[in-house]
Order: sequence, then C-alpha cells, then structure tokens
Amino acid sequence: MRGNEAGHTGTAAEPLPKTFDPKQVERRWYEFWLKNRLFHAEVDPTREPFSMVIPPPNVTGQLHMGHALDNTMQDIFVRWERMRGKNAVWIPGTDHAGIATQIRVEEELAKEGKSRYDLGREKFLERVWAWKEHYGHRIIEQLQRLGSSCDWDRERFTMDEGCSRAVREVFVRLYEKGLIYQGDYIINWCPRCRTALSDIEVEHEEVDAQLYYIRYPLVRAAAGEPEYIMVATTRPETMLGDTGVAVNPNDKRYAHLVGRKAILPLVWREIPIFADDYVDPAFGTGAVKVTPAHDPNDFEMGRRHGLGMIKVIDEDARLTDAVPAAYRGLTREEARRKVLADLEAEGYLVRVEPLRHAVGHCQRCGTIVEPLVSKQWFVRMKPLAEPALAAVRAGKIRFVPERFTTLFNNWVENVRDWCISRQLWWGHRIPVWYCDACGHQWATVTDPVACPRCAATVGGGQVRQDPDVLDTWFSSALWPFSTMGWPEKTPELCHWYPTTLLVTGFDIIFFWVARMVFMGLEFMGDVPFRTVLIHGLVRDALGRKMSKSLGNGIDPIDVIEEYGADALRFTLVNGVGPGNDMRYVPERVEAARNFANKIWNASRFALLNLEGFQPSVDESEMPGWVAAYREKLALADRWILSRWNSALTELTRHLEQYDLGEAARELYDFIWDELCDWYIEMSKPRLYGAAGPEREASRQVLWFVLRGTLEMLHPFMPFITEELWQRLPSPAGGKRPISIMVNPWPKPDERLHDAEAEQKVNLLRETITAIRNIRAEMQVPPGRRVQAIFHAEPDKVKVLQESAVLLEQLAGLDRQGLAFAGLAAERPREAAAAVAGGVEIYLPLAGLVDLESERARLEKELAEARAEAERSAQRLADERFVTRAPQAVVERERERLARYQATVAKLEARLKMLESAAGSSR
RNA sequence: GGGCGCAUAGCUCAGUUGGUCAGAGCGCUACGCUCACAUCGUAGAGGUCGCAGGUUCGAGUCCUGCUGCGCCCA
Repeated sequence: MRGNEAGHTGTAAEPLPKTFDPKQVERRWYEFWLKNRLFHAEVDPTREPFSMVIPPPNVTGQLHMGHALDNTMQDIFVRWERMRGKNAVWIPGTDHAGIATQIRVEEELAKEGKSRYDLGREKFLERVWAWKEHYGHRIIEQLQRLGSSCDWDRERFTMDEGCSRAVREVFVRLYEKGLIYQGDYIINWCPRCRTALSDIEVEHEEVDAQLYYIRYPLVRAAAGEPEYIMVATTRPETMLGDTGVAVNPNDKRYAHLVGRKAILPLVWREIPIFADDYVDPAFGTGAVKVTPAHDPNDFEMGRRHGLGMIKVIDEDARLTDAVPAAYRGLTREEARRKVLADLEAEGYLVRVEPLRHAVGHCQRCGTIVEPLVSKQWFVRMKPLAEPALAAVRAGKIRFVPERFTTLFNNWVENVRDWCISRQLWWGHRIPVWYCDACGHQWATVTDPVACPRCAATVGGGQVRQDPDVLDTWFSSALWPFSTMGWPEKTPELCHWYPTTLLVTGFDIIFFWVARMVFMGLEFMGDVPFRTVLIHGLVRDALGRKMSKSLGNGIDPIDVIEEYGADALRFTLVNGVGPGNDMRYVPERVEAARNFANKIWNASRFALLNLEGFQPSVDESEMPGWVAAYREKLALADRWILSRWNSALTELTRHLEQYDLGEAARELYDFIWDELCDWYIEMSKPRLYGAAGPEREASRQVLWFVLRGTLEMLHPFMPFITEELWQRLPSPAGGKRPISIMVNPWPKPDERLHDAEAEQKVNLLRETITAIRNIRAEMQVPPGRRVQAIFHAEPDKVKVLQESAVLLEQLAGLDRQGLAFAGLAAERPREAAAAVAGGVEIYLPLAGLVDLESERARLEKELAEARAEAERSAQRLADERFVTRAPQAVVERERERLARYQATVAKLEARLKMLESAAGSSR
C-alpha cells in the first residue's frame, strides 16, 4: 500500500469526485482494517468487555438478506462499543448444517448417477469436506463485503477440532448424568432425507384433505345392536397397523362398547375398544382408530393401555411385511388408494368429507413427515429447562423487544425431549460404542481401542461406534462457549463469557437461543448472553418471504455491487420498528445511496473550504473552547453545535435501547435537514468571505461537527465515513487514531447546548421559509432579489438585523432593500405579506401583487391560524384542563394561544388594509 | 382451539414513558442545472392514525370488544 499509511489514495488537497463511488473505497478500507488488525481483540481483564458470537451461517450457503440484516445489526453494535472503548470482540464462524449440506453433496453425486451408498461413508465424507473447503469461504467473503468487523483470527467451524471436542464432552457428561438416553419412541421421520427429525424441524402446514368414515365390525355383536363401530380418519392406510379403537370415557354413545372388541377390516385382526380422555367426542364420530406405531397421540394411548405396536410403514415410506401381502411394498400414497378401494368394495367405507387440517412437512425438503417408532437418542429436557426459566425470570437474560420473552417462556415450559440422533453421515458422530462381545455400551470423549469391560478390540471388529450423527443444533447450542475454548478454562471464557449481546431472528429462538441457554447454564453455570436482540424477516417488495422456490430472493452482493455496502446497511436498519419484519424495496436502497452521496458532498463542500486549515482545538477540547468563545461565534455555528450535541445525545440513547431504526432516522434527519440544508447554507457567507479570525472560527466548527458526525455515522456506514474522516485535517501535533474505527465515540456536552441560538435560528428559519413561500406563490423568478420590510418586536428585529446576510443569502433578498421596523410603524400598502414567528413580513412586489390572489392567500393563512387559536382557546376554557393538567402543559398551551392570536390579529389587520387599499384605488 | 404481531398520506413505513406527533422516504404538482450535491434544491397538495365503546382534563399512544391480514404453537 505504498507510503500512504492511511491507505487512501487521495489527500485533502485533491478534490473529491462529485458522486460517491463505493467501489473505489470499500475493498481498500476493509483490507486496511484487516492489515492493521483492528477487528482483533485480546483478552484484557483491565478493560470492560463486550462480546458477541455470530449466528453461524451454513457453511455451504451464501449470504441472503436475512444474514445481511443480522450481521449489519451486529456490526453496528460491535463498532459502536469498540469506539466506546470496550474490549469488543465479535467471534465469527460457520455451521456444518448437517442435512442441508449433505443434501447438496448428494445432489451433486446424483448428477454423476451415484448415491452416497455407492461411495460408502468414508469416501462420502471426503466429498463433503472437499465441498466445504470449496464453498466454505464464500460466505465469509460475503460477510466481509458487508463490512463485518469480526475477529477473523477467532473464526470457528462447528466441526473443527475444538467444537468437536466440546460436543463430545457435552454428550458424555449428559450421558453419564442420565440426561441423554436411547429408546424406541415415536419420532418424526423424513423419508426423503432418510433421517429422524426433532419436533421443531417439522413444519405444520394446512392442507385440504379428506376425512374418511370407516366401519369396524364388532366381535359378537348382540342382536339388535349395530354391528359395527364407525371411526373417522385422515390416514386410512395406517389402519393396517391399528391395534385399538378409542372413545371418550364420558361419551354415552359408546359407553356400552368399551371393553368389547372390533374386527379390523382387510386385516381381520381383533382389536380392543377402550376409553381415553384424549379422544374428542365432537370430532368425526367420536371413535378413533389407534395406530401406536404411526401417530404420536396414538403412541401415547398405546402406552397407557398396553396396546400392541405394529410398524406398517418403513423408513422409505413403503408398507412393511407386517401387512397383508397385497399391500406390502406399496408407497404410502398407493397404499391409501388401495385400502380405500378395498374398503369401498367390501362396504366398509361409509362416507368421505373434505377436511382442512395441518400436516407435518420436513423443514428442509418439504416432504410429508412420517411419524414412526424408531430407536433414537434423546436429551431429557425438563431438568435443563427449569434453570433456563429461572434465569429469564431473574432477569439474567433480557429479550429485546420484550414480547419475545413470553414466546421463549411458553416454549420452554412445554418443551419435550429432544431427539438428537440423525441418520446422516455428515455431522458429529455419536460418541457411543457398543461391544458385540459382551453387550457393553458406553460413551467416551476419546475414541476407544477396546471394550473397557471385556477387552474386545475395535480392531477385532467387535467394538463399533453408533453409526448416527448428532442434530446440527446440538453443536450450535454450545457455540457461545465452544468458540472460546471450552472445556478448557481459557482466558477468553473468563473475560468474554457470558457474551454481552446476541442478535438473531425470531425464527430460531427455539432451535438455537433456547438450547444455548440450556447448555450454557448446564456447562458454564451461567447464561450464554445477557441480551437477546430479536429482529424480523426481510421480505420481498410484495411482503412475501424470500425463498428459493419462489425465486424472489434478492442477493445482497448484487445490491452491494450496485449501491454499495453502506447503502445496503443503512437501508436494512433505517426506520425499521424493533422486531418487525421489513420489506426490501429497491427505492429504499436508492434513498440510502442518495443519503451516502449527500454526506459525500457535504464533506466535499467542507474539504474545499477547509483547504489550508489546521484545527487549533482538538475534538475533546471543543466544548471548553465553545464555552469560552461563545459570544464570538457566529449564530449558525452556535446553532449547529447545539443541534449536533442534541443529535448525538439522542443517537446514543437509541443505541443504548437497541433501537437501530430510530438511531438511523436520527442520523438521517440531522445530517440531511440540519447539517446540509441549513447549516451548510448558513455557513457559506462566512466561509466564502474574507480570511480572518471569524472565518477561522467557522472552519473550526465545521471541521469539528463534520468529524463528529462521521464518527456518529461510522457504525452504520463504515466505508464512506472512514474514507472521508481520513481526509479531514488533524490538529498540529495532535495524535489521531489510525482509523475512525478506533476513534473514541464522541461525548455529548452540556456546554455545546445553546438554547438561545436554537431559538434565534428557528425564528430565521420560519422567516426565510415564509418568504420563500411568498416567492413561490407569487412566481417570483428565483434569481430575482426582492426587497423586504419586517415589522416585529425589538428583540426579534435585532435577530433579523444581525442575520441580514442570511436572509439575503437564503431568501433571495436585496440587501439594499431591507427595512426593519417596530410594530408601531406604518405598513406598506402594495406588498405581499406573511406572518411567521411573530414577525410581519412584507415584500413590496410592485406589479406582481394581485389583490385578489393576495387576499385569498392571506385568508387561507388566517383560517389556519384561527383554527389553531380556537383549539387552544377551547382547551384553556376547560377548567378541568387548567386545574388538572401539569402546569408546564398549561403554560405551553397559553403561549400557543397567544402566538396564534397574535398571528390572527396581524393577518386580520393586513386584510383590512387591503380592503381599504382596494377601496381607495377605485 | 391458545398466544403474538400488524392495520397511520397514493405506495413502503416511523412514531420510546398519553399533552406542538400527525411525521419520513418514494410518488405527485409548480419552479430552478444558484460556485457541495439534479443520486440535487425551493415551495406545495395529500391522512376524522381499521371500527365501536371505555379510562382520562387530554389517546395513533392505555383498557375492552369487533373486523381484516400475517406469524407461532396445539
């Protein structure tokens, strides 16, 4: 990077291009930050820590808008806290994403006409690792393009050595504590992914289906009674595995049948009729067929009543050999058709009704999930959940917005055991071994060579490891401490655990947030994070979820290419309500791009006017300097210092409240409206004027405010602010940090606050706007200088007089033609008039003032003022308001009334004058 | 069935303890390439803040009910 330490190619002497070009700066500054290790943090017990771990994106995935939002938010906070002097670390990394990654590699294999079974486990895993190496860096590079200031030296992967060690350690400890168990239970099975799923990996979707009413004949029906019991089901094919019929114990219709038996049609098996509270008498016929091997509720009933369990559907979703020969090997769908046809043929199918109900689908592939009984590993959740609830209740974890606390609590309170085994190859292999020689089963952190009980060896083929892998979320759950070196007691854990902040979407509160809390409390004895900041989804312009299948996703990298990373970042947070979803609308990115350009040009203006300037007062000394020389400063300078101080205060407050939407809005409004539209315009006369102490003072203020503003904006728009900040001059001998990134966050200071200046500028602004309004309405050519006469109280006259040059500059007035008069002076006759801020303004536009339109204009103004005055008067007339409302509110209302009444009086007087003028001229 | 969220200008959305909060951007109208910026400037039009009650001196802002949309859970 040549001799230029700061890394930018230009200097303050070189004028900036007229428009901001993100491409020219982004890569350069990111490399600069990396090269200077500004993202890196070392443990330092003397400093206040701030830490975050990234929600690890899928290693083979690519950045989508959700990531862009999530990471923009995180980066804003880490950059801000870093500037605030915290020892801030943001630990990045990626997730191995078991099913998702395996599916993609299998898809690739399929193109070669192969399956993973053709390769075998070892070769297949080699392929996946190769895939991971190939694509694994893509998402990291994309995060970097976004500007993420992660400590890349600490980058981790859920399947790296350290994380794998943590996974094993956790598994073994839970296993030995009895919190992990293995058993035959009903689980959710995805026939497409060929693996078990946890409950939350099943998405319930409403589908239109049918409810089938089927007769089951009774065994030994008594004479005179119906010969059957009728059940209703949405899944007739499972009847082949029925082992009972259930009714509600309070259902009088069936009371006499409880304890009897029915005959299962097609199979001709006798099954018991029994009573169970689970049955809803109002649904269907009030009698349910019970298939314990293929329905979670039936499974529970089966256990309660000791029913048999017949698995009729296998892992490929085909019928097993446990069914009559005619059905064996059929798919679920074929079996349904055939069962229905056969029932119909034999007269057992009574009727069919349409029914809309929820059906479980695999979260990954969308296939309809098959509940079936299978031997799997589970984590006992209750003992882990209780401490989590207690921690939240005790306020050790805070959700922002708060409403997500309820969501979290409700889930944790009702949490069910977690099925953690997956029939995949890609993932953390379950560290359980079986000895075929002696039947011993044990879990261990390090791979064994022999059975600890009978000494049969692994090499001898008698000791084998469980073939399954763990749910990906099992390793993610350890992320806050596995990334810091657990189970070692590392300095990182001492310093940065618990992490300060977690930023994530509400969609993974259950999958990830809750489980991290469980594991953190169990293994670290403390919560994994203090605050959880939840954000919504990024939707498309029509409000739809972005998805691959809809093809409506927007690639953040494309947006960065077109508009720049700063613009994308600002778009994602500007004006977004906390926790709310947002729509991605291209117009909003354009607005953010324009905003960047606005800052660029404001800085361009400043740099042109700061040529040859060297600040005499450093940033930290400014408040003292302002206080000492306030009377010598220009009004505009005093005003912008006060406004800047106020914006900084507000911005800091919003950030402390995690409200990025309002924080960004504060920046936008301050920069565009106050800094650019008013301050820069007001400072021009002085900056363009003769050199001297006054001009130098203004340059000092301009320099300070711009520098401070760039620093305030930096967490949001890191690239452009660095580029501009680096170009600003530094005080002689002053030590400036190497980067805006590590410049201290500016501090608000009461000494910058200046109520008097704010009041005066408000008066000027109102006056100027009123004049511009008249000019526009009267269609005065923009270049034409006009005369003006002001009538006001002496103090106001004084303000206007002192700032005559601003009136001239900003309202297009003619300096020679300005007149200031008291309220008693006579008003000009032929002139357009306005009342603003208590000032009467007259523009003697000879020949331009049409009496009728002028009257109409004033009437309109008058009507508005009257309405306002009336509103205030009514309020004040209410005795209850005057007595019960706070004094300050009443006082403000009185001032308001007086103000509007004065305006009304002035407008009325003017209208009267126009009348008489009209009369006399006729 | 339970829980939560949203309904504010034509469009997309802000609005933190109830009292200048009725706002922003885009779009629209008129004018303007004024030496930071046309990725711009100036001025303007546009909303009984979903509906109905209630609390209060006072309610987009709190409470209840209703309607519509969305999400989560069962």
